Amino acid sequence: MPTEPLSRGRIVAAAIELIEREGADAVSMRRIAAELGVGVMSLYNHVPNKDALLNGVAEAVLSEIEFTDDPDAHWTDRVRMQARAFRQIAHDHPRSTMLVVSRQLHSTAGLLPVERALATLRSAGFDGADAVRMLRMFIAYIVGSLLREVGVTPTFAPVHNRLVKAESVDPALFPEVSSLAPLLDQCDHEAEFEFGLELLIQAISVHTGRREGTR
Amino acid sequence: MPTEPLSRGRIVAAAIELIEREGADAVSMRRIAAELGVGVMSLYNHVPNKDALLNGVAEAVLSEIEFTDDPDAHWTDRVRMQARAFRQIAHDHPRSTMLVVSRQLHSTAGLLPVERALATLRSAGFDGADAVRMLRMFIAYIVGSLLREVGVTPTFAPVHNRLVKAESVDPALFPEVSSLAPLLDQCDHEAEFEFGLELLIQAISVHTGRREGTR
DNA sequence: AGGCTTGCACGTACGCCGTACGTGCGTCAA
DNA sequence: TTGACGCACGTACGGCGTACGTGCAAGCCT
Repeated sequence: MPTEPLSRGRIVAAAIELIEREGADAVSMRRIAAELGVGVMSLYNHVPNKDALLNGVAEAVLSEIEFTDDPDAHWTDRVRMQARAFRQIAHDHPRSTMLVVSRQLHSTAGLLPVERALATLRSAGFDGADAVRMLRMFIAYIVGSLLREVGVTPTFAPVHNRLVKAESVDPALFPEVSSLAPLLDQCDHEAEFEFGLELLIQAISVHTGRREGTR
Repeated sequence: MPTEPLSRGRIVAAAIELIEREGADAVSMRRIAAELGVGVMSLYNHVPNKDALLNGVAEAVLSEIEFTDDPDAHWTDRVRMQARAFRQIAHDHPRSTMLVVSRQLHSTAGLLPVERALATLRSAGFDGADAVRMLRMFIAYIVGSLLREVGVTPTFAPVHNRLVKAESVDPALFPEVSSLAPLLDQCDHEAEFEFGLELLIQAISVHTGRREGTR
C-alpha cells in the first residue's frame, strides 16, 4: 500500500483532528507522527518547528470560516453576519479556538476577516480611525465571548455542573453570587453572544446616525 | 544565614517574579526552585503540582487589584471603576495576564470581583438575569481587551511591529488594511479600552433608563 | 550508462520537562 | 531517650522539541 506522501497539509490536518479529539495539550510532534504512522523527524521535512505547525493549524481553521458577505445589505447586517461567521469557529473547532485567537497571523487567512470588517465599517461612513477603533472593540468582544464559550475563561457555565455550586459558596461572603448561582451555572452561548453583539451594533449605529442618518 | 523557610507564598511570589521577568514559558518547577535556591522536589512539600501553583499565581495577581468602590457613586461610575481596576492587571502583571484570565477560580479571590460587579448591576436596577447577562458581556469585552493589550503571544515585544507592516501587505488584496496600516500599527490601549467601555455603559444605561430613569 | 545532486523518511541523542518515590536530618512530644 | 513527623533533597522515569547524521530513491547532467 503506497501511503500518500507526507505533506504540510496532511500534518496540519492530523494536528487539528488530534486537538479536537484529545485537546490541545495532547499535541506533540511524536503524537502527530504516530497518528500519521511516520517517524517523528519526518515531520520536520515539511514544517520548520512546532510553533510554525501550530500557526498552520490556526491558519487552516481560520480559512475554513465562510464569510457570505452581501455588499447590498445594510452595514449593520453585514457586521452581524461577519461576527457570527467568526463565532462559527467555536462550534466547528472548539478546542482549537484558543490557538486561533492567541496567534496573530499576518498571512492571507489572518488578514481577510480584518479587511472585510474594515471595508464594511468604512462603507457605514466611519472614517479610518473610527473604523479601526470599532474593529478593535468588536474583536475584543468576540474573542472574549469565544473564550467563554469554549471554556477557557471564567465562564460560569461549562455545560454541566459546578463552576459555582450554590452550596459551595458562602452566602454571607457572596450574597449575589450565591443567590444568582442558578443563573450563573447555565449559559446559552448563542443568546449571550447575540445580546452583546446587538448592544454594540446599536451603540455604534448612534454614532453614525448623529452624522449622516442610518445609511 | 538562616534563609527564610520555604512556603507556598514564597513559591508563588517567585513564580510571579519569574513570569514577569522572563515570560510564562520560562516557568518550570526546576527554574523556580533554582530561583529560590532550593531543590526541585522541595517545592512539592508546599504545592501539590504545577497546575495548582499556577492557580496560586492567578489568585495572587487577582487579589492584588484594588477595588475602591464607592457605594454612593452613580452605578455607571462604579462599573467604570471596577473595569479599570481589572485592567490594572495588564499594567501590573502583563505577562501573567493570560494566566489570570484563562483559569477560572472558585476561590475568594476569583469570586470577589464577580460579587462586586453583580451587586453594582443589581443596584442599577437590573434583575438577576439581566445582571448576569451584563456581567458576561463586560467580562468578554474586558478579557478580549486585556489579551490585545498584553500581546497574546508569549514573547511580549515592546510596542513595535504589532499587526501589519505596510510594505508587507498587498494593497490589491487588502486595500483597507493597507491604507489603514499606520492606524493599525499603533494603539493607545487605554484610549481604546475606555472607548469600548463608555460605549457599553451608555448602551446598557438606555436599558435601565427605559424602565426607571437613570438612577 | 554512470555518476552526482537532491529530497525525504528515519534513528539516535541531548537537554529540557513534571513528578513518583525513597532517604536523611532536625525538632518536638511522650 | 525514643519515636514520630515535617521537610529538604537526590535519583530516576517517561515524555517533550529538535539538532544531526544516515540511507535510499528519483531526477539530472554529461
